[in-house]
Amino acid sequence: MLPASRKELLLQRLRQDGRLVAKEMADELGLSEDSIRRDLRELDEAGLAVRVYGGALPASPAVADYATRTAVAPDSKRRVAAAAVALIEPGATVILDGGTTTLAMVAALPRTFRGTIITHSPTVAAALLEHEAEVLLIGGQLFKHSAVACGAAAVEAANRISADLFFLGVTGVHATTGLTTGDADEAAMKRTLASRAAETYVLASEEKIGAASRYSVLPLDEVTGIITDSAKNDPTTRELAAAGARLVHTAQARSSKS
Amino acid sequence: MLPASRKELLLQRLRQDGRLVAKEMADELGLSEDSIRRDLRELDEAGLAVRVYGGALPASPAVADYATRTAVAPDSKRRVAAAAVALIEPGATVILDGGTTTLAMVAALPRTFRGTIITHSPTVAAALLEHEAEVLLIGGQLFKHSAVACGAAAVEAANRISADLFFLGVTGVHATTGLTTGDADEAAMKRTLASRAAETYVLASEEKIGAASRYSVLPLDEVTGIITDSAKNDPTTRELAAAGARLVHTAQARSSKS
DNA sequence: TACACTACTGCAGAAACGTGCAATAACAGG
DNA sequence: CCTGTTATTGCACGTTTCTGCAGTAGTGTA
Repeated sequence: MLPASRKELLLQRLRQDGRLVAKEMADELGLSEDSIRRDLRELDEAGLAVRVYGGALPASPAVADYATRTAVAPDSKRRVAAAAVALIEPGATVILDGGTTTLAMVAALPRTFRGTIITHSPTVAAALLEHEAEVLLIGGQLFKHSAVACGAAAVEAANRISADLFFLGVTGVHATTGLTTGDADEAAMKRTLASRAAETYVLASEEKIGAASRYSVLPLDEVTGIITDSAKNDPTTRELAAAGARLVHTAQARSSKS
Repeated sequence: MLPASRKELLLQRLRQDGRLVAKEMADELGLSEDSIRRDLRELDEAGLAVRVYGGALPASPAVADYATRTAVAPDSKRRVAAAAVALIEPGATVILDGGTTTLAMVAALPRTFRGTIITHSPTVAAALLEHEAEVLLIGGQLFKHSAVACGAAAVEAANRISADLFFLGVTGVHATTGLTTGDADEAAMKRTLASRAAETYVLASEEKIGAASRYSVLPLDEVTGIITDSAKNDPTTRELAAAGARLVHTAQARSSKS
């Protein structure tokens, strides 16, 4: 019995019976309870099951959404999100910008992450309800176009917090115009958030590389790194590097996690 | 029987029978009353049941997992939501509490409503993205169970705004205990919001009438009205009216009901 | 008040858990 | 073919959790 297919069997048994006793499974499969427990631990960390004393129970129905959500995001966004999540230390305080890539980050973030997430996006906050992490919501005028709180009140609220990391979403990453977005107020908000974190990483899925929008957020060299999916020897990528951007490349051929 | 699923069974039995006797459950499950009592104690602490001498009673039905609550939008909630929306004047500034009934209000609100909606619930804010109304988000520590921002920062932010109307969600509306909810911080937040609006209406779908939770929000007579679905000649309803509650009945509330 | 019943506390045994370690097997590279 | 590395597994140890019991305190009723 391969370890991978054994986990599959455990999940199937969970769906079938609605519960799973570690000792029973150990007897049935002819291996020690330790191995079963290790599997259950990983399934729990992956959010696919809930471990309880004596065995495990199926994860909440919400997990189904979780699976679909992760599947929906384009590969590029998923890879960028995964690379970004990998930068988060346990217990860290992290600011998440709004946008689809940050939503993909929430999907990629382990449910058991015990840290603080600060966000001005109600969508991101709502997605984090299923996680254990502490969530701090920054209020303010809601900008419908990008679904984030902006404006003076939001900037003021943001100025009271500080964090280890900020994951910045932009609409354009360009060698000459730098990091840009489509709204002036939003750009100001992003700058404020960047100033509140020790390190700022840009989430730059492929469609953003080489693009530019109307309002400048920051120069390329004022962020800690730009997480991108693009090839290292791509001309545009090299232009960015030459312009002072510190690029963080995703592991495109990364094997599946569990 | 896993200890974790045993608690689930107890909750199910509570929902089914409306009561639970420790001794009976001990006999039925073949374990000591001590274990049952220990479970009930934890369920009580978690706010999922109310312990009484000899066993336990269900907590206010409104107290359940947020996920399960969102799944069902019973007719009662829809009627209450529709009645609430009818109270909103064009161009008004409205504070919306968190919860499923306020979400139903968003669904019932015309997309073309041109006013301002203030909320401390990221879920409500996200639902309003498709509307034309201006949205002001109140930030703060996110309280996972009911998906709203609470705490000192949220109260402070709330104190800077003022509105025409506040639609208050509670988990219990009871003649003697008044308006109650399951968390102390949340109760404080609700009081603050109520103080910022000229008029406060309570959204009381049927399962909340006659129920009580641990923390008091406001007395019955300190709100402008309680929007309810229950029958006018229902004994519980009359008790509420006698206790000073100004009841606003929905269109579908009939005089004879179970 | 007296009585029966229920609840809480502390305790001890049993079962389950987590961690570190060692043995084994599969695999890559020289 | 040999060697170093990695993944997997079982075992031993100490720790935590669950459970029932005994004793004591509290509650409801007559």
